[in-house]
Amino acid sequence: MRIVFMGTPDFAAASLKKLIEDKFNIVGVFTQPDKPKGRGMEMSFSPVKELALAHDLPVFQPEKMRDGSALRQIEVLAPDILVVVAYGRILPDEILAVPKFGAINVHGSLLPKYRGAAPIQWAVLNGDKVTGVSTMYLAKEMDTGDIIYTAETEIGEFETSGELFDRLMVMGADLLVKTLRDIEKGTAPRTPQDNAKASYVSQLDKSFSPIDWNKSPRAVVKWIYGLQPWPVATMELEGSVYRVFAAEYTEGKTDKAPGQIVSAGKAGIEIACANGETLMITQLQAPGKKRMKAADFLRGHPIKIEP
RNA sequence: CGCGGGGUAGAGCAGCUGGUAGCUCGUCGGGCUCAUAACCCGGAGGUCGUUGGUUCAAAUCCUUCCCCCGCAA
Repeated sequence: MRIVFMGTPDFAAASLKKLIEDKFNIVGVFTQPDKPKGRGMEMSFSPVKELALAHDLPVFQPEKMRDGSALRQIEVLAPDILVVVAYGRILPDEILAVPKFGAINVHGSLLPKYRGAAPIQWAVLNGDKVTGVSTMYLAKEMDTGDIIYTAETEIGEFETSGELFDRLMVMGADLLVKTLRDIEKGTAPRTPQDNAKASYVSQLDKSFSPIDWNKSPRAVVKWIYGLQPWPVATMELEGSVYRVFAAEYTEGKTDKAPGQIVSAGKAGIEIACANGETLMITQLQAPGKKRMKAADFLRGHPIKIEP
C-alpha cells in the first residue's frame, strides 16, 4: 500500500516514525515549509522533515495547497491512502479524492469530544480523568469524519499536557498502524460521529495564562498542569508576573480572599482559592530566571504576608 | 545580525555612580531544650561565566566568546 504522509510537529513525527519502523511503504512526506524559529530566528526543519530526511524519504513542502501544484505532486506519487497527522493545513477535496482508500487522520481525543485545535490540553484543563486518541477518515469539516478506532488512557492528577502529549502520540502511532493494517485487509470499521455529543476546543494562547484563584484548588491544579509546556499558567506577585509550574494540594483553610498569600515557607507558597481552600505552589519561574522550587525562590525573595 | 533579561559561596539573591564581597537558607562544630523545619554561639566555603583592555585599584567601566531564560515565530 502506497502511503503519503502529511504532518508537521512531534505528534506527527511519532506516527511517521512508527510507520517507518513497521516497514510501511511511504512514498512521500508532506510537511510545512521551513520557518525561522527560536532565538536568533534560525531556520529549522519540522520534526517530520527531520525524520523523513534521516530515512531518505522524499519531502514536499508546498506553500499553498490550493494552487494545483500540491495536487499534481500527489497525483504523481499515486498513493493508495493519505495519512494526515497534525499537518496544519486544510486539504482541498480534489486532493482527498486521489487515493482509493481516502485520507485518514489521528486525533488526540476521544472523538466526537474535543474536535479542534488543542484537544489534549483541554482534556487536562477540564479535569477529565480519561482521554485518548482516535483514528478517523478525513471529512469536509474539521474532525467530523467517521471514526475508525479509539484508544483510551487515564490522565494523571498531576500530569502535564506535554507529558500526556508524549503518551498520546505513541498511542496514536500504534492505533494508526492497526488502522492501516485493517483498512488494507478491508476489516476496518467505520462509525459516524454522534454530532450531538460533539464539542469543539480552541487553540490556546497566552491570554489563558493568568490563574483564576476563584476556582477550586483542583481546577487551578489542572490549569497549571494543562498549560504546560505552553503557554504556562502565571500569577502576579509583588508587581511581577511569575510562571507557575507545580502545585500541591493542602489541608489548609483560610479566611483570606482568593489569590491572597496564606503562607510562604519550605513547603512552598500557599495561596487562597475558592471556598477558603488553599493550594501550595511548589515550583515557579521569575522573569529572566529559570524555573525553581518555591523554597529556593523564597531564599532570595522574602515574601511579606499580609495578616 | 529579530527584541529583551541573566550569569557573584551548595541553593536563592544583594552589591555594579570602581578601593580585594554581603544577606537568607543549607552545611560543619558547640550550646540550650521533654522536644522542634525553634533559638543562641562559632566555623568552613567564592580566581564575582570567559577573553583582552582602561585604571594606582574592577564584581563594579569598555571589549571577545560561552551558557541560561523570556518574547517573538
